[in-house]
Amino acid sequence: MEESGERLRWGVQRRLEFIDFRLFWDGRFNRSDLSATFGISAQQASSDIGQYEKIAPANLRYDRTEKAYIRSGDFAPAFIGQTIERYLLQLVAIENRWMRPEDTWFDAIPPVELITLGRRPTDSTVLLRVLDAVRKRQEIDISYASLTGSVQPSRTIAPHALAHSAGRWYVRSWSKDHNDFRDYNLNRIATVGDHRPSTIDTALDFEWVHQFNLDIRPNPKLSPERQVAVAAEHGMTDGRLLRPCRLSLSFYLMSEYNLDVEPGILKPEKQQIVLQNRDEVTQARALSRQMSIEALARALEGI
Amino acid sequence: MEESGERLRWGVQRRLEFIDFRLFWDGRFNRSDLSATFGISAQQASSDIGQYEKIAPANLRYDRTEKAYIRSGDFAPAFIGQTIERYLLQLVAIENRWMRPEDTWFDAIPPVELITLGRRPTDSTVLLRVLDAVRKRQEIDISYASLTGSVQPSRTIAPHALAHSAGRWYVRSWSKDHNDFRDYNLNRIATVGDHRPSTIDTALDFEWVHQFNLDIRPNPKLSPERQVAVAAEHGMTDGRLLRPCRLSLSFYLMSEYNLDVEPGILKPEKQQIVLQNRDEVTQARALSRQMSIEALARALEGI
DNA sequence: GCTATCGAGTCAAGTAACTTGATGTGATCG
DNA sequence: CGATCACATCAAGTTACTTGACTCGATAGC
Repeated sequence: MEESGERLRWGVQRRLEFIDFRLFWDGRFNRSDLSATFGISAQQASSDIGQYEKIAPANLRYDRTEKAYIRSGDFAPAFIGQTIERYLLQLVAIENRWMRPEDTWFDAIPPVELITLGRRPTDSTVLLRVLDAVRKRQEIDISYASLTGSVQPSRTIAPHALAHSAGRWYVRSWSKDHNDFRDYNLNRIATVGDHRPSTIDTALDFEWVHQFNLDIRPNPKLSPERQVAVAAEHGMTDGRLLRPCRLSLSFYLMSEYNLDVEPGILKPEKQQIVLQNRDEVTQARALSRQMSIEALARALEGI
Repeated sequence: MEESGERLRWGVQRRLEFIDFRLFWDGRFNRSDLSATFGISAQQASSDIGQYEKIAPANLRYDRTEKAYIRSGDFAPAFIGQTIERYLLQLVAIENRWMRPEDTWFDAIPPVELITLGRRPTDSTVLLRVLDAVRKRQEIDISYASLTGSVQPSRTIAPHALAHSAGRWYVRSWSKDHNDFRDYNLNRIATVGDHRPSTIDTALDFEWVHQFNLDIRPNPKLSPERQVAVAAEHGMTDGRLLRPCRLSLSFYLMSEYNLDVEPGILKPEKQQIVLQNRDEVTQARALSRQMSIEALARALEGI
């Protein structure tokens, strides 16, 4: 089945994947679907279908009444992975208008509702310059809208990684003004100015480099049955989940799941999981941060 | 620039998009990049590059020392949209192993960290059958792991839409056992059994059909400057955001942003926005739900 | 019933698109 | 300094794809 896969041309490969995709998710497709989405003639579409049938004869049959190729009972995808997440992701992208439906292989788009507060889209040039700086180890001048609302006209940062949490994007960077490492919200970077080569060793960002195991458990205030269900949902073993996490990012994970709220304040339904070693995590984080700051100060003196 | 766009074949179009993509995001690309990702000969790649140059001559120049085509200063994408979200989405998909890097056009993948508690992947056949039922208006038998942990062996539902919130997927469905409409967590549906045509009118799902404006404002307990910043981040006008939302989904939106917590319990930093008309929303929701249940009961008697 | 239509299959001939093969050029490297 | 590498270009051969013409079976309209 895979032996001839290597020798197919890229375009043909994509079209056979399309057939696979439609059969898998919609259970049917047309010759005209094929010719419309790829802009090929009906004859070529026929020949593609023939080629697919040679590779996976048991996957489909033509229904004259339906005027379509129908997925057979013992269908097994020959080209696409059965990755449900990719399908759902594209659905989200289409709903958000991040992709056009014609960029995907969907036929009819199922009724989907996205529940989130959309944020302003980031300027693509900002991300572009940030990625450039990461790749080429540069420091860049940015204008940043800080949390307190004051728009600092010019700060200098040396970014070295991106992080994504709860729909927000962060840029992990060294800050020239403070001589330490911190997170910048990508949305709050208004503009990117000049760039220069950076001399900062990102290995000194201990808060980023060091991983720590978060000890996550079901909230003991939940009923025993609920606790078992929560444990199963998060794939816990022996009623707990050890999730390695960069120390600097533990804050966001804790924030997303309300792990940073004292137990007992929220209703257990709003705090289904708790962080068993919260104090250790915050201590380790503070320690790493302190060590990082001292190492940076020494490096500065050494120059 | 677009006039000849229609007449290009699908494969060529994709390759020119690839050139555009690499120039935009990486600022450079190789002839060998082109021939490697699409499995074409070097000669063909050269001719494609020539074609791109004919369409957008000002976008690139060849650097003999770098041995690569470099994005020129006044580059303007001619084929791809500048949609930053699609780029970030693919990044997430790759990090999550939902896509393979070779399915995308990334060169080097920038250092990215995802901060979330991954959940078990859903069985693709479950989603498949659910989507089928939505499309064909069927009711299906499912085995569902309820919140209390008890695995109900067989329930019958008639799904009519999907909803996505905070990384979770929900199936909005009529429940035969309760004769009302409710949400089912896609992850908790273990298996899908038989299906039959459904006679339920989904227009009776008032909790879904009815939209309500959520009146969202910055938490007044924040400092005035912070309030302004929060308002700007969420694109508020006059310090408030009216977000239309299906009543049945308001619960998830409130849950995600801690809008369902009494003001004063959480620190303002953990509750940056508040829901001004929380009581109206919950009342409207309860009312819709009641009306829906009564309408369904009448429909049942009418048969 | 009869005919129009629609989507598919096929044969044939022509035209891109893409291939292998050969040759030349400027820049880098040991 | 020749060796190598990435690109350009010319030529000839092979596929992939095209348009054009014809057939077939199921469905819808009169």
